Amino acid sequence: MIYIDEIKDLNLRETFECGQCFRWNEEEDGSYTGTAMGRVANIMLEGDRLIIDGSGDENFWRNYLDLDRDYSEIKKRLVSCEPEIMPMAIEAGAGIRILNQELWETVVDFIISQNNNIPRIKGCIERLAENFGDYIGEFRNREFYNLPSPKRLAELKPSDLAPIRLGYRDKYLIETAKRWMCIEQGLSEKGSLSVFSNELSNFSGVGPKVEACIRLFGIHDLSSFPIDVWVKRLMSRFYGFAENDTKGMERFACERFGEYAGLAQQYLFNYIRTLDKQ
DNA sequence: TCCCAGGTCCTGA
DNA sequence: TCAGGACATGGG
Repeated sequence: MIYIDEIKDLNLRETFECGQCFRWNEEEDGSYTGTAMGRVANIMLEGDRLIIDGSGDENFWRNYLDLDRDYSEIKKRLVSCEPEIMPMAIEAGAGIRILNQELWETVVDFIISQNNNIPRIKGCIERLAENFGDYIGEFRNREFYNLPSPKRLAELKPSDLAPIRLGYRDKYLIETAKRWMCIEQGLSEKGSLSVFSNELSNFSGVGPKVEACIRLFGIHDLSSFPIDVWVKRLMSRFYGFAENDTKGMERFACERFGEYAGLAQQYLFNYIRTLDKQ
C-alpha cells in the first residue's frame, strides 16, 4: 500500500472521467480501479491523502498522476489570461490533472474515439485488451490485460478484429500499427518520442483532432488544443466563433492560453459537458 | 425509430 | 483549399 499525503488539485472522478483515459472505473466507495503501463491498482483519495493499492511504486504513480506539477499556479495563470469564463470552468473541474499516459495507448484510444461515444470507446478498448493484449494478472477478483502491442496489432487483419466491433476504425488501427513498427525499426533507441511525434499526422485514422489529443495526453504537450464537437460548441457559445472556424479557435487558444492551452481546453470541455447535463 | 458520438478520408469543385 | 457525403456501431 502506498500513501501520499498533502495532495492538492486532484479529484479522481474529474481526472479519470474527463475523457483523457478509458481504462479506469469507479468503485462503490468512490475509489478508482484500473491499469496503466502494465500496472494495476485501486486508487482512493481520503481528504488530502492518496491511498494506492496495487502494483507500481510511488514514483510511478506520482509521475502517472502528474502530482509534481503545480496546478494551482497554472490555474491562476489561466484565470489571469481569461477572467470571463475560465474561473467558472476551473471551478467546475478544479481537480482535473493531465495523466502521463503511454504514447501507444493514447494512439490506440483516440483512433477508436473518433465519431464515437465514451461508453462505447471504453467497451471497444476493454474488448481489444482482453482478446489481443497480454495478461497482466488478477486483482480484486478481476482479470486485467494490457492493450495489444503494435507488433501484435500489425499481424492482424480487419476480419480478426470483427469481435471487437470497432466499426470502420479497425483498418486504421492495423495500418497505424504497421507504420509504428516501420518507424521503430529505424530507431537506434526504443521509444524516441520526438520521432513518433513528427510522424503522428501520417498515421492512418489520425487527423488534426486525434493528433492534438495524442500530443496532449500521450506526449504531455500541454499547449496542444484538441478541437472536437464540444469545443466547437463552447467556442461558439462562450467566445462567439463560427462553429467551422477551427483555425480561428486554434489561434485564439494559442494567443490566450499559450503553453497551457491544453489544460484550458480540458477545463472548458468539462465545463460545457456539465452544463449540458444540467 | 432516429440522432449522435472527443472525426477521418475521399471526392469534386 | 474547402464543403459534403460515406463510413460501423450502439447508447439514449
